[in-house]
Amino acid sequence: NIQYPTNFTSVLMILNIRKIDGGSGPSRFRVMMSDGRHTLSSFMLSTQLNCMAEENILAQNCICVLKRHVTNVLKDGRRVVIILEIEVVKPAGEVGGKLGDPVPYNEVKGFNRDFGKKPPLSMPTTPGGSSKAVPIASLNPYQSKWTIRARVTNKSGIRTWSNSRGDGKLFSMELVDESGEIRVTGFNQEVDKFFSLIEVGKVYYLSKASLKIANKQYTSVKNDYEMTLNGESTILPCEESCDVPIMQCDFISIGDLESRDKDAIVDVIGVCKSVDEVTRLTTKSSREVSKRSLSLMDMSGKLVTVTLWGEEAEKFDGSGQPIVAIKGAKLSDFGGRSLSASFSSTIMVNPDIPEAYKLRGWFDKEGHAMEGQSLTELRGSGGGSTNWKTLSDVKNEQLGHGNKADYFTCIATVVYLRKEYCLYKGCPSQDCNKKVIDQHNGTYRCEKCDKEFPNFQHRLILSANIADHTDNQWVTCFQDSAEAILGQNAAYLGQLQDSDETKIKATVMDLKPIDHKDYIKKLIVNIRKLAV
DNA sequence: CCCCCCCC
Repeated sequence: NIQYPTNFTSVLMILNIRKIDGGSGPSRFRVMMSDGRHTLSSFMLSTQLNCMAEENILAQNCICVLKRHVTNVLKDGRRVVIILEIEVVKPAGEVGGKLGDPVPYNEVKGFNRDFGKKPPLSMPTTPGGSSKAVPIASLNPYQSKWTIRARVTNKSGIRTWSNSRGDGKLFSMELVDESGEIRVTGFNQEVDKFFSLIEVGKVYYLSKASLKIANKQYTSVKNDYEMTLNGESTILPCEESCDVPIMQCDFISIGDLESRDKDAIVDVIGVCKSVDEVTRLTTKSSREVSKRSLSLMDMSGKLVTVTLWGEEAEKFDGSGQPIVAIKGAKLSDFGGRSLSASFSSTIMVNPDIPEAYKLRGWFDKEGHAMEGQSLTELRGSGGGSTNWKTLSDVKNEQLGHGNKADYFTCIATVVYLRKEYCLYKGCPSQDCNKKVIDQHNGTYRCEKCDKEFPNFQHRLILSANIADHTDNQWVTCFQDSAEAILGQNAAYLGQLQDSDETKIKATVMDLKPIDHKDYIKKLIVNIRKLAV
């Protein structure tokens, strides 16, 4: 069961394509191809390309260029060609029918004739020299003796976990070679054995790990399987400089983010049009974290806000409007559409890839003059993907009961404003806003900044009750939204509070049941006056 | 065997 990777391209016609049951795994598509002279029925679509068959892009009679594939040669000489990349050059509808009069290929004879003399393409010899490295795309759970040669594109830190099933530590990394990519996880002993050896960007020989079905929810790594290091596994650095690719990205246009689902993991590349300063903030779980937002634009003329976290936020340098590529960003619906780069993302500034040069050329020539249209509208009412709710929806759907905040938009009327305590003395330092403690000696202490100030700034926290036709809801309005509701700014209101103490008092002198007879008499007098 | 992805 040897695998021969090949890299030539062929123009082929699809004669038949059918779905076969994938058992517990995903469905597979088997394809019969013709080159005009011969037919071969043992092509398989890699599951990453299933959508091309499901959407009928690949269909009977269409003509394709087979761009990347891996050939598995079984012991009896039969071959299975796994299609890794294929492009339709003429759709099925534009082709009248089968071209030529192809006959079935004599596989074993053909194999010997075509491949017997020349060595299969360029996979390197393994460190021991006894065999060839295999492509990542050919790995599967049913073979255990193999070696790959791949570059590390991403490496996590060491993480520990503890749950009902036990506890331990782990790290993960992502590997790429010319055939594809895969995620690798090491637990406990394998952490001790391999973690310090692994450097991002370097190439290694890796042998004998376990393969299992990948959970695609948390990664953009394009592989149906992922790898777990085990006691048999070995990893050796590959010293000679070699042509293993830097990274495999499947960039999608920023404009296309509009049609993608929330939480999708995507690869994007764009010009960093603007970048914010780094800020520190405290999460709901009381962790301190650095955050930085930047705005990326591509040739779709659309912009999207990307948030970087932690060290990535701190070290990011956006000067000179660099090209920024992000592999594995998470799509959020905040402000319409925005992106978040987190633990599984790889951020590359001015990467040495064709897409980056193309974008640079476009931006310097024409893109810089475009204003662009942002998919992330921060003041976001009326945006296409706002989460509209009635107030009863908010309660019925238990929004806000989860670990994370929920965001929604509603139309409601303000029915009550608790104006009495809406002003507070806030910390005067930029972006702090914490309530200060009046020390009653002319200084104000901020516990968050751990500093004393000679001044404070008036800030608003306004409690309001709002209602729609379904329910009502107490809400808190901070500075900007409170100013909008009151139609006054906090500084002016503070000034009024400090200077204008005039208040008209109205006191009830007496309270009695209504004497209707007496009151009606008074009303009749009023009506007579009107009648004159 | 993990799967935390934070803020508005």
